[in-house]
Amino acid sequence: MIRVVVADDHPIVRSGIVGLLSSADDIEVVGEASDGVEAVALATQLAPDVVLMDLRMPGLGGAEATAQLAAARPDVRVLILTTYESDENILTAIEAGASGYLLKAAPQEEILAGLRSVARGEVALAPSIAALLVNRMREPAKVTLSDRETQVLALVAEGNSNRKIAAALFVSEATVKTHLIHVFEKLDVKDRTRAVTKAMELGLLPRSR
Amino acid sequence: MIRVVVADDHPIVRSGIVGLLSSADDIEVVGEASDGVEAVALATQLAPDVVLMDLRMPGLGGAEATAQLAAARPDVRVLILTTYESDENILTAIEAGASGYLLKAAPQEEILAGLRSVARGEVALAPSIAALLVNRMREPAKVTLSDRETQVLALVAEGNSNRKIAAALFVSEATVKTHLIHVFEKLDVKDRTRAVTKAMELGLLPRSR
DNA sequence: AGGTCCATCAACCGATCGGTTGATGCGAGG
DNA sequence: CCTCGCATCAACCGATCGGTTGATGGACCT
Repeated sequence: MIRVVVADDHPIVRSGIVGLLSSADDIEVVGEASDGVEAVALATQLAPDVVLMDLRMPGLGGAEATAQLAAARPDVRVLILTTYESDENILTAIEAGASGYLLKAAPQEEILAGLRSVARGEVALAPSIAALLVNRMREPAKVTLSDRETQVLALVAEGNSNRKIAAALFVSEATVKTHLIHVFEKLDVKDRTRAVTKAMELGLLPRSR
Repeated sequence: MIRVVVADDHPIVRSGIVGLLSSADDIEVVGEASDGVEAVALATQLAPDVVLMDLRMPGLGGAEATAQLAAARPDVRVLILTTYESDENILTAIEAGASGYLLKAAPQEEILAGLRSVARGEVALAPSIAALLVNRMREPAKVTLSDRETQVLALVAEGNSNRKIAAALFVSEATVKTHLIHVFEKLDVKDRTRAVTKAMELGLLPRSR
């Protein structure tokens, strides 16, 4: 019998999950949580075989909750179940200790199969997530900008000229230009506009709003 | 007895919804659809009182399906049920004829109450959605860019110079500059970079990825 | 010690941008 | 018919950008 805690902030979704698991002879739902904090507390107390965890929850999200569980209860496995393939969060969740990552869009049999794999100590990845992981492994080293470079670029994104940026940061225009040249090199771009859009794509600049 | 068709592309979510509705004495689920096309076909055939419609579905989305249903079956009411408050789609869905818009995060009693309101011919809006609508009514007229302006700006966002854009679009550089001047006026910005970021914020340019 | 990264700065110059002023023509709607 | 929005184009000019070449100094690591 696989003992499971279900964590999802949407009551209607949680009831769908619980309904599915309860219909399986070898699975018992021993607890339900509506956020990360509750999930960690419940799983620590009840020591289920698997926590079925939504990735996006208010307050403590699924990835952070997974990390906390890994520390408090390394014997409890976590299967992430989420709506979208958001590749920004996949590595985070897996690095945090999750044993699997499935999509809510998956057929119900596939979710049950994934859960059973994870309970057996295996890894369960939706095929599309596995493909994203493989692609990620092939990517070049992650680009980083210095704090000052990021600061200058953010002001560029707001439409400021080099002269205005220099005044705002109490440096010379030459300094601003030098930072920008460095940014262009790191991002492999040729102009400020593309530098801004690429930095946003890479998550190096916030996409305001 | 309120007869309902449920349309959601996630099997696990759909079973949660169906489970909730089936537990109510006055509600009968007469059909389930996993996309917009299926929802329209089922509702046209079965003529339920209400279609409970997910907003984001592959192929024909909830808003388009609602519009088609309004044309084919004006007697059938639509209650949109979705994950996020995405204000880009609210007006679209309501303009298309939806009688309500609720969040999946809502307590189950609230979803049932909303469904009953809609079945009675009333409007059911989650409080947060009502607030968004009120704010929307207060906003200044929406900025729009012509197709050509949008095209030029998208190429700017990719780091192309005016000269390159002119070559790509088979026009002169003067034409490109004129389009950009117009874009700057409409968006009330002073340079191309800010034009790009502001257009993205306003949803006039896609935020690639 | 040396090397790397980061922050700062200068001068010069060609390329590009943005503004200005003017123009034409087309299509849609009243 | 007129008006409006859109697309197209030119020339000129000042402002700004981006590249180049060089430099200093500090912090951190080996």
